[in-house]
Amino acid sequence: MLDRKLLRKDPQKVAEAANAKNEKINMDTWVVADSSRRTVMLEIEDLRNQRNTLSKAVSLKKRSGENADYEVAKSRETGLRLTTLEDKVSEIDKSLAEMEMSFPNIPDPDVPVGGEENNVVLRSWGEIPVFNFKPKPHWELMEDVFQPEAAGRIAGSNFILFRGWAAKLQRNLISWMLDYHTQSGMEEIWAPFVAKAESMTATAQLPKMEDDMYKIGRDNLYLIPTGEVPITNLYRDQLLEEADLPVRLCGYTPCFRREAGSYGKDNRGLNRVHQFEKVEMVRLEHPERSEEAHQEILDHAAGMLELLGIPYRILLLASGDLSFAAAKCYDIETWSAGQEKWLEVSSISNFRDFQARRGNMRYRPSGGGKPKFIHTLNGSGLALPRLIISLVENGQQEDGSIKLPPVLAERMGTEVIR
RNA sequence: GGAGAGGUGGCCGAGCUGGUUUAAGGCGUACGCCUGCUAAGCGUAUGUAGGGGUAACUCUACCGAGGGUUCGAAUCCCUCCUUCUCCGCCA
Repeated sequence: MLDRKLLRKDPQKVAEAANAKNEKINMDTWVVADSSRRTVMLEIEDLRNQRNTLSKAVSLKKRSGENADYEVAKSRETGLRLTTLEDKVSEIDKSLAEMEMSFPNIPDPDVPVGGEENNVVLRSWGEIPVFNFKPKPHWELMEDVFQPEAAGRIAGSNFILFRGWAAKLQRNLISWMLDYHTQSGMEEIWAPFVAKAESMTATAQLPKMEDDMYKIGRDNLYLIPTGEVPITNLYRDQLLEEADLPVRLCGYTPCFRREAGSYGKDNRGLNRVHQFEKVEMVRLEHPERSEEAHQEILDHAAGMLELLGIPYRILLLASGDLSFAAAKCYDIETWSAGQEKWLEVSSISNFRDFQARRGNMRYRPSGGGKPKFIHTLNGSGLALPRLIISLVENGQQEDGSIKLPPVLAERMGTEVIR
């Protein structure tokens, strides 16, 4: 949600920002509705004042046994007029709120304008592996342990099932990543894997992503599409002290995505599935420090890939590729040797105060004074299926065996998977 | 799933036989006083949002959410959400 003051002061800026994100919004309608709301509110407040005064008079007169019929009649009259105006305002409020919930966050000034093609590669790390044989895609390397047909029988197409070493590898990766985060001072969270509409609205999956989420209609719950939802909502409607900031959290969750309309596009194997596992990092930060924090989270996430020895590159997303709620976002992509392409394994975003406004997440300044909105950030650290793709495809050897990086060899009890 | 009890300002907590409560009191916090130092004590201030005024100040709304009754609702009624206790069911 954007600051109403900003909407009034610079509607043009909001409209341009939405345009840069390819979101269609009707700013003019908002401006008209907002101004008529204020006109009506003026009258309402005046009438309420009159009614309060009359009520007080009724109270005093009755107390002293006087007749208050005149005041009661007058007050009733005022009340009738009020009802009409209040109905009008609540109607306007409803449409204002609806519009405001659909206004996307404004990209930071340093975000390139344009679509995907304007994403900027900021830096890369590691050497793209060269093989003296033709490297295989992961679905061939993992034939015995990755069984989409089985998952399809159980849950439907585009769900995945791991068995044997793949299942163990995923479990160990999750565990290793969480240890990596907690060693740097993050608190580990185990949160619900479902969330209600208010939570989804606070982090801004709703209203826009409604069709991309699984919904349990009977209980009015959604399966979470990312750990960002429950972990950020841990602090919804909370007031923190300035000294509590930053709050640094991490946690494992599955992520459920309907991926409506994305069939047939890069969805072979583990590339794009309905349920995947992810370790998420969430940070609540002081507004003045969120830019710095964004870099820290990015470097921290990239550090994992260096320990795993996986080549990666970092993109600064252009406005058209930014999510609805983000002001700025870095993607980390790892190399997939078998498919010869880059895969997004992490998306690290700064939402500034956008989610905090929607979820009413504030802190009280240490010198006293009015509560202010915090800034929220999050980043994958990391998404499992694509990480496994890169590990397996990049580590493959001519005989089909897979060489593991030392940090995993230790946990898996072997240096090579055969 | 059944029965019962709650949800009040940063926190605790009174009010809940409708009208001097536009929410008492306490804690916490800030400033000041006092005090060899510290602690204690004393005084003052201190919810959020929106509107008006150069300013002192003032108006309006908010007591889980939404509806209703009433001249007037934290207070009465209805629906929903949520917490706790007991019972049932169950990993």
